[in-house]
Amino acid sequence: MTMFALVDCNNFYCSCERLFRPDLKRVPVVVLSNNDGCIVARSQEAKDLGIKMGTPLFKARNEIKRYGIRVFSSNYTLYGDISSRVMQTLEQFSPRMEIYSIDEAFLDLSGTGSWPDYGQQIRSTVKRHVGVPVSVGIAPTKTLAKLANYAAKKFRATRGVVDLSDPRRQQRLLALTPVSEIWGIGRNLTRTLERRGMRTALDLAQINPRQAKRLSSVVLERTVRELNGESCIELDEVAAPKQQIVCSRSFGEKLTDYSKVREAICEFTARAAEKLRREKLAARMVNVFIRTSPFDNAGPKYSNSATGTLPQSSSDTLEILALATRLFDMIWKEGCRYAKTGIMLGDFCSPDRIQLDLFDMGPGRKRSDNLMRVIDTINQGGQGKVWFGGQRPQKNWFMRQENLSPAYTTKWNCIPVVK
DNA sequence: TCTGGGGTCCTAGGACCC
DNA sequence: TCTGGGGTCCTAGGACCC
Repeated sequence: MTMFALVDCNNFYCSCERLFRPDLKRVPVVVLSNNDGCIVARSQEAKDLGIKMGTPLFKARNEIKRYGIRVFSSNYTLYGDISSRVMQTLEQFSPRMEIYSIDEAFLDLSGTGSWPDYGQQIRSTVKRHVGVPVSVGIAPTKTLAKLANYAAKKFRATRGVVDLSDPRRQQRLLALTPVSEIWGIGRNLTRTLERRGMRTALDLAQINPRQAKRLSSVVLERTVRELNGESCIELDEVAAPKQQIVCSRSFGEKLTDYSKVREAICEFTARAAEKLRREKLAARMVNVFIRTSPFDNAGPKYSNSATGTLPQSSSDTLEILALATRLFDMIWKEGCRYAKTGIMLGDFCSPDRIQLDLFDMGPGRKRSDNLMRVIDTINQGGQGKVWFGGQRPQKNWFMRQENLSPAYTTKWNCIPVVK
């Protein structure tokens, strides 16, 4: 019998921040999005205080002060490293595993017995080896495993593990769960379904799959089938090759200056090209966008983007930069207070299959590859020592990160010392 | 004053082909 | 004069996820 487990770290970013700060145990903690904009992770204590996911920091200032909530800027270097440790630990529990996001993974538990015990074993092992708490949901479809995990987190009596292999238990939980909590049902679908009188997951599970398709799309049809125990979404063991790479960011302050916004675009282009080379890909499509903030009433609203095609697929920062800056000039408008800019790369192929330009048969290409390799090696040292014309080394306006924790596990000088 | 970033998938509609 | 049907590819936009 096919059985999936969804293992999901509890309040992952907060748990990471606490790993090296035992003094923060039982203290409410929140972690902010890039640029210290919104609250994107909350410890249980912070949730209990009514802090909502996605709240802009400035709207929670009062509560933070009143309850002494500890605030952290996001530290993706730390979270990424802890994540890979969790995943390594999970690998030993199943021959087939899909890393679904930074803090969760599906395991194939078919053929294993006594699922609740096995779930508890997973929990205690991750806690012992890495130190972060996880919850485990077990069920015959991925959608039900997600639901089981939701219950494992929500109901304390489950001790962090819910086994939904029994259809009667599935029904009971479905009846208790609001339709909005189902994997794949977002804000819009919730509205559509509620308008038709479906409020619980059970209400949705009971409609005809074909009707679900008519109501929305095959995605909803699959969800209905999965809720009824029919597995439609397979385990993806190998990550699909990327189809696009995006680098974008809001600024720490509004920018009106052409040269500063252009610097930002150059910076993002260099980063995106690095990612591209790390994935061993080459891109042909480049898209650049700029926009003002929808919340900013102090100036005109403006949002625009431009797309261009490279003469041939490339992962060379200089070639991409040349196109990106040209696209940027096409959409630049004077007199706006810009809040955000970014670049998208797409239309990928692997570099060994690049269609060569008639006039670029080899040596030039090779030189560019070598140059990029050298630059990547130098920059991986950590501080970004080589940059291109247009990028700028010190950018104090760039991103707000006022409460950043140390890179405890990835930088020698940040490793905690036991006295 | 202060509102994230990086992705995927699906559908509809237009252009084009035979 | 009569003016089909099926297929592919591309793009934009919407919805969702973490």
